[in-house]
Amino acid sequence: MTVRVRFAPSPTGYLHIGGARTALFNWLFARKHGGQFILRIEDTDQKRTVPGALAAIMDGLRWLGLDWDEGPDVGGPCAPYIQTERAPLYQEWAHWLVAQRHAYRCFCTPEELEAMRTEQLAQKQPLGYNGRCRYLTPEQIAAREAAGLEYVIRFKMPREGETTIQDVVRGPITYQNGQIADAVLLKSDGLPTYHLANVVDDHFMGITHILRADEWINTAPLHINLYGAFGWDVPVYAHLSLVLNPSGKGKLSKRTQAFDDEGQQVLVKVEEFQAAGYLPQAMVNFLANVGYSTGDDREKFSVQEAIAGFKLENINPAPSRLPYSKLDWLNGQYIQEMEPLALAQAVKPFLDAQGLEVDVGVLLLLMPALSKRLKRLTDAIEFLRFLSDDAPLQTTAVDLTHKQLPLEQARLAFQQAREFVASVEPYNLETLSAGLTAIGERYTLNSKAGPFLGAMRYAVTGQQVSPPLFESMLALGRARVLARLAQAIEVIGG
RNA sequence: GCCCUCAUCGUCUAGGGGACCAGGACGUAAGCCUUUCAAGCUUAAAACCGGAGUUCGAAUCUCCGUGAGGGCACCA
Repeated sequence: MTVRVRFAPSPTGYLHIGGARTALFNWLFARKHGGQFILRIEDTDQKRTVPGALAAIMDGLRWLGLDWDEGPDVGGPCAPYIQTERAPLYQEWAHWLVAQRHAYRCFCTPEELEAMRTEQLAQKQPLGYNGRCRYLTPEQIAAREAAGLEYVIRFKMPREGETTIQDVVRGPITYQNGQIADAVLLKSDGLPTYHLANVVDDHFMGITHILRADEWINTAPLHINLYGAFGWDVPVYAHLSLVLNPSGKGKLSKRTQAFDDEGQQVLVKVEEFQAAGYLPQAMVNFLANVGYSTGDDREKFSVQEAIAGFKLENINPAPSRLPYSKLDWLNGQYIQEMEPLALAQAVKPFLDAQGLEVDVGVLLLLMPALSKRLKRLTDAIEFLRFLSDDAPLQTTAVDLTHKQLPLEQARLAFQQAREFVASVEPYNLETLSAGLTAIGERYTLNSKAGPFLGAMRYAVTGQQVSPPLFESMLALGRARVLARLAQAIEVIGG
């Protein structure tokens, strides 16, 4: 039997990191077993559907490299993959259930349901539909229909017995049937609820395994009874533990913002991670380490390795928080591995967005030195500000001197450095390094180049922290370095 | 209120009766290296939620607590 799994988001917004993780696990499982990964859109709540959300979700999945074999854009043998386009199918099966007496029409109004709920709350009774319309006589039903009353179709949940779900992650879980209310299957607008649409689609789309978030686990017994009423096979369930807020309080939700211990707002949308300069391969690696373990000590692994070793049994049932600092580390590791050209190209859009336009050729000179300094691509912005001539350098005499390089010595050193830079041939890493180190050693009191090179850094970049000095000088070019040295000499009155 | 689930260093995790004075990783701290910042290397501190039980032996199995999370819509 071919493995068929699906990711079935509702298009209510961007792709959430928790959703991305669910999609990833499904995708890994499909790829591991040579099966199909299907993208299905559950848009049966038209009030909540957000225009553009579908595109945003697909963009997020594509960015992460999670390609789908069937879906709204690519089609497939079970098309359409958007639930509102499948409405007649659900209606047909809802009415079939009514005819089979596994479901019934419910004429209760929203006001009546609200009153019932308030009553249950007040009486501290279990919440849920009380089954008032379940035992309506045919005459009563006919009368209500004749009166033109709106109705929904509810499932006639067995009142006796129990239902056990076999969850791959958690083992068997048993529910008392009497505890499960009669759920709405078909809404009065003719569209199905999640329960009906999900079961019908999973059946007709041949879904073999349902990997979804733990928040759905309590709907499983209802769904199992639905499969039973239809006479269909039940897929294998695997409920993934939830991703919690960094505080550990509550699940990471797309409706509320999350904050870490320092009160910093934390990233939750996939597009935010992208904008913050994270690499998709780092994201995938990171997500595959949350609530999941390879079983050995590997922390960093490729997508191919993740697929090869993927096992449902390795899913951890306990909920977890996202270890954001580990993501930073992982991302830094992946950045270090990038080829200079690829890194330069990856960094450039972030620089451009800041109005810091630098040729890829120039960036290329800096990348080998920069790659091990970046946790996120956006970190390059601060490092490379010095490449802009827009703002004048704010260097002071204090910056350009040192206790080992007092003002007099600094003047001499900078004068000589300027002459050296003006005339050195060729102008490259080796010559700059040799020449300036020698100058530093000559003029500092302790005969070490360090203090002078630190002052040079200030003079040339105007930054206390920058990429290595000689690389920075190379990227800047001889003419601009000379201009900045002249400025520095002016500051110290040389 | 009712139902369901979960519980190992600060965090992500390994472990599934003896190989555990509990291993790895991130983070933290210290040292080395060093032109800044990093990276790298070395070292350190840091955990089995509590209580009973089963057993020769429990982080591991059972029960009871406690704590945390999820669900209980004509939302998904």
